[in-house]
Amino acid sequence: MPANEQHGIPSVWTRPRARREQPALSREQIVAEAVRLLDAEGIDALSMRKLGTRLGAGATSLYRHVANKDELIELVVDEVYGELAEPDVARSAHWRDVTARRAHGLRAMLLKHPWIASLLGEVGVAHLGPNLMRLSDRMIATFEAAGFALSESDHAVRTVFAYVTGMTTSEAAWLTMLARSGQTEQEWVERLWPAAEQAAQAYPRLRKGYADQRGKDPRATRDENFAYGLDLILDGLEARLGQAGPAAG
Amino acid sequence: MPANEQHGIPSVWTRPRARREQPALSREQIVAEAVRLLDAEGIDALSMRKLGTRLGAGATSLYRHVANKDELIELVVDEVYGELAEPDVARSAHWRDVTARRAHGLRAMLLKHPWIASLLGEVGVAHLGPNLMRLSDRMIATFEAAGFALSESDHAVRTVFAYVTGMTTSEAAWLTMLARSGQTEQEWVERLWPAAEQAAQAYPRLRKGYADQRGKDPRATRDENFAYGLDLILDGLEARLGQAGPAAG
DNA sequence: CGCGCCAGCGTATGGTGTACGCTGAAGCGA
DNA sequence: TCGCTTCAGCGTACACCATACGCTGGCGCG
Repeated sequence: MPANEQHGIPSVWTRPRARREQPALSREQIVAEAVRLLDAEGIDALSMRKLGTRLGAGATSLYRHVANKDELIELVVDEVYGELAEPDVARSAHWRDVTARRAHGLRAMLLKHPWIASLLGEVGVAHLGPNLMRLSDRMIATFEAAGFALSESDHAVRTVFAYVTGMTTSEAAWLTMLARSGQTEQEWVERLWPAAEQAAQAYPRLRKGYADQRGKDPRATRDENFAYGLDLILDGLEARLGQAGPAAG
Repeated sequence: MPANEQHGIPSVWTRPRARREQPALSREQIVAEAVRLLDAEGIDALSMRKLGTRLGAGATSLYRHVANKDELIELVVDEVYGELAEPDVARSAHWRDVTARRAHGLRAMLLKHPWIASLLGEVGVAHLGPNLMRLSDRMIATFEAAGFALSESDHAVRTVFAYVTGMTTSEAAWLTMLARSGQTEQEWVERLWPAAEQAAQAYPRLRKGYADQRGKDPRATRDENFAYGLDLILDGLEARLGQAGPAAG
């Protein structure tokens, strides 16, 4: 390979191949691609090498924009929190409706990205991520407007959050396992049936519970389940509101 | 190194070193040691090599007793569920007290083994693990005895479980980060203060919340927090009990 | 006594996160 | 316009990971 420049030959080969045409690499781009990768292939597929390749870059190039993998994960988690839309206030501005819609939205988001089940335990409350902070603020605002004290609003937000993430993490883990196995929810339940019945042998209550669920649509059961606990919490909050401050909205 | 046997020299060296004096390896032993390792060094330190070494065995020997690392994790999770003691019925047999004590016990266990925060998202409800099944059964029994229908008892158990795991996962993640940093909760809060205030700049409610918490003992705050949400849920349940079936003790 | 079984081992493979030092283009002051 | 600094991205290297596979040698049973 001669140094073509010295010969002055004007050709594609001599020109120093204009800088990467795609505007290089940016933190936003990396995070967005990571989310796509996670959605497509799940948590185990997220490696710096694979992510780099997808971005047309080497693995270690990513480290210019992200301190390490853990930091990338923090960013990814906050990124998906950013997807949450504000509830449509026109539909109803009652604190209870607004909170319920937010909870359902959060659940839907978590189930859309089931891999975060595995990440929430490492990141906790996604420390100080801007999107999560915005969401917290909005939720607190809703409670304060309804008449809760600030400190109680804070408690309320944490409770709702804990419930939604706890319930949904478990759902997401279940769905992830299903996805890995390539079976439908219904198929899996049928296949697991003998084992489950065996395992529950000593516990008639559990066995009956399984049996009652047998015919039903598993997805509907999960929805119903989630709604039950959420209602419970909202009922509890409503009761507190009645007994303390002057209720609003 | 000559093959001593050929010379018939009777010595410690010729004798084929009596089988491993420790009774070899068993699934129970492996799981127990894994829990110790996790408690001592955290989730990142759990590798088959390290675990094998601690047991005086090679890494791959473990695979005789455990299909793969994921299976080991399922076993480990169920193992710690097994630590939960039944609440002392003598103290009070009221369903609400019993449930509250179970919830606090579960939280204490999860905080004692903060690494499970990272595992719950992968295992979901620790499918069919015997210890978890026993616990579920007991909890359902408590609700049924109190007058809830079976299906509602099931919902109630799931709700309490989701709340406790959700809230505690977040606490555990926080504590794990603290442990990694080697600082106390108080120190960390102080050091993080400017960043937190900065991040909350646009959200006066959050800023005020932080400020209100500033002087308090963080641990006490977490306890209080947990208790609030739990009470909320129990209130909700109590209300349902009143409006439906005939309430029992 | 002899044989089959099987727990545990050694080795090997293909992955991982990330430290380090190089290259070459871009931007900027003279 | 030149020349220097800065810095994005790369290639290589290291230590470690889970785990497949085939061997070995001791134990228990016939």
